[in-house]
Amino acid sequence: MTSTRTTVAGNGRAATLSDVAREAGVSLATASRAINGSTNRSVRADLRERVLGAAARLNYSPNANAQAMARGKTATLGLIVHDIADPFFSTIAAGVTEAADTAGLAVTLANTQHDAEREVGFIQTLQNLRARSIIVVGGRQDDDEANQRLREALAAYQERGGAAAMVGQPILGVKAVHVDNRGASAALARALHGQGYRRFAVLGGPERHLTAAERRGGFCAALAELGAPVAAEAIIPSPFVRDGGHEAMVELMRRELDVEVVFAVNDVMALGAMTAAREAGLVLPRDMAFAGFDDIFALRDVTPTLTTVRIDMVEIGRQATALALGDGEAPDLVTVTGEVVLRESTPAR
Amino acid sequence: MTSTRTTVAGNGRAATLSDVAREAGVSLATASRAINGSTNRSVRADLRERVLGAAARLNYSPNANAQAMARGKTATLGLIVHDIADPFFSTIAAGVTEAADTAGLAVTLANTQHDAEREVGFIQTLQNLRARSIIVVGGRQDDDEANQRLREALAAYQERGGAAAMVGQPILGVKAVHVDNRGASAALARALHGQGYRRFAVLGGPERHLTAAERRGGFCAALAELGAPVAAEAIIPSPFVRDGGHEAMVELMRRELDVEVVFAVNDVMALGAMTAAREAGLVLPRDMAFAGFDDIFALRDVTPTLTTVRIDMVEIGRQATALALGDGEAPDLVTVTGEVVLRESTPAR
DNA sequence: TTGTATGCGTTATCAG
DNA sequence: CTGATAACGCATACAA
Repeated sequence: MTSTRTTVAGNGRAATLSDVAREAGVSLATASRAINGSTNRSVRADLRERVLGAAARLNYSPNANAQAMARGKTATLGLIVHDIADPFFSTIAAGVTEAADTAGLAVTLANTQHDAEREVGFIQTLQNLRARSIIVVGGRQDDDEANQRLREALAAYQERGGAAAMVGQPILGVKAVHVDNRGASAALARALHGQGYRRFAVLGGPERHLTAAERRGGFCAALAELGAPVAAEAIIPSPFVRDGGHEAMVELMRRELDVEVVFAVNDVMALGAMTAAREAGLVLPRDMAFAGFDDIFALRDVTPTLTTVRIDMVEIGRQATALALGDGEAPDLVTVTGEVVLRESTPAR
Repeated sequence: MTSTRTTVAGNGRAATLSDVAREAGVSLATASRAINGSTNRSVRADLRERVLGAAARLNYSPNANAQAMARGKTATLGLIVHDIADPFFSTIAAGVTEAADTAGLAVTLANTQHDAEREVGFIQTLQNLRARSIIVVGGRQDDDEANQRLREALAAYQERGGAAAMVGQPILGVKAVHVDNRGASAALARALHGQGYRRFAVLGGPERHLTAAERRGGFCAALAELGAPVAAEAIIPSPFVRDGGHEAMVELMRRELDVEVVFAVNDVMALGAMTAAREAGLVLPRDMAFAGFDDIFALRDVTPTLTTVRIDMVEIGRQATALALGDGEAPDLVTVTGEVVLRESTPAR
């Protein structure tokens, strides 16, 4: 009376592999083999058909959790970003999802909202999920304690067989894709100097933000070498986001320094800064030149077009995924070089 | 000889709950209860301490897959978007991750790259993962076959206990958050008409894209009522993305119609169109006015500032999550109204 | 090639 | 309040 219904999936209860096997008149093992003919496809054609047919009829959906248990591994990739709404991160996420997809992995997204503490928490969650690998995206802070906690969390994760990679400074004991921020910023500085600029200001991001520091450092060092050092008071710290750029520009203008060109350590900050300048009545680029870093897609539609350092964020996402999956003998560190792109915002003078 | 090591997690092998129980000198059941004191916290304080201590010592990490098996449900939320690199989707994703996070759910992100076929595939994947709920974000196409396939996939998913919600047209048999595109576009049209505009063009997106159609329809209907109908040749179809807006604007200019203001059915298209206009030598907004839809964050930094219809995408993400989680007696349909925001791109004339 | 029997790590049921 | 023990759904070593 209870086991007569065999062809209907039933209300709520999903068909199991046993159901499929019974429906097909084969054993559980055969059904299992037929459905994912893993390495060795050792099931007779007609049986395979029967099983596949039964599975289709019952609308069978393999339980990934059960498979994870039996196989001892999952097909999940964890992706941790600071802010998925920020174009820098969402573009990298696009690269990661693309690569993960072709590798047959599901991406679990964790958004820390710029809270470093939550990174550790998410690593724990992904550890619980037994994610096959984890990619942590975003510049590190110069905060030994926070970094240490993160390092330990990742170490524990890797010790248990997980593979991790990051986009940012290679200081966490995991493989990393790192942008040559210093070199690219120095190149940008030289290019601007070559355009005739001599009086610079830098919207430098957070004091302890390593990516910001690298960009500031490379930029200022190059200018110092060229004999056009950036005055200390012309380096304005602020958050690494759009509003941070805006704030910093307001502060810079308040200081009434004699500046020709402003370098914001990332594009969204540069855009916020340009808006601040306009709000103050400046005409761009006539009254002030601007340069950013990243070359986010949105730059295609701003005016004047923004000079920046181009990095291929989609590709960075792909590379990070490759590292995290250990494709071949993946190197420990992939260094990405940026390309200086001079545009209307920094006309020759 | 093999079971003497008890205090070390071991190289690779993660500590299991049994390990914790043994280390704490209690039974598996007690350890389980102590560690997640579910509804009824019925374990003696001292035992609980012993267990928690053992867990910490062994660096125990509960296996979410095993829990999923035993509990019969997961803490996973599936999120399907067309393009995570598009600000519209990434902003909604921010809202979803935020809400999911406070609900204690992990978000599995699926990026279809605008391929409708893949939506069905991802639903299958999420079904396999036994995701507790699925949120599908993005306007539907007027394609009965595709919609039908999707509808069936979602129906099957829900029949097995999953909860689904979508952001877009409520045509899939699941709860939905739908923007009142027609109403908002009509309001925008009236506002522009009130500004003195009489000759309109519409960069209308794909012919069969429902969101595009609703925005086109609402806009044109309102203008027709006002006695300023949009000429058929002034409605240019194109993809629903930035480049689509650019292409459509090029085509519009090629037609040399007498147009005062261009309405692009979303902001990224409007931005692409403005760039195309500039490339053709137009000065904005003097030579041509523009309006978009969505009010993406990036608009804060474009010039002239763009008139648009503001919708709170982060909130839409939160709402969709609420629907998907069935918070309280969630309604079947949440209609979001947009707010017309007149900016510099459409000066009075 | 196919079938049987075990184990994966937890939760939950049912006795003590 | 605590402890055995039976599921949960699947993969696989082993036997036939």
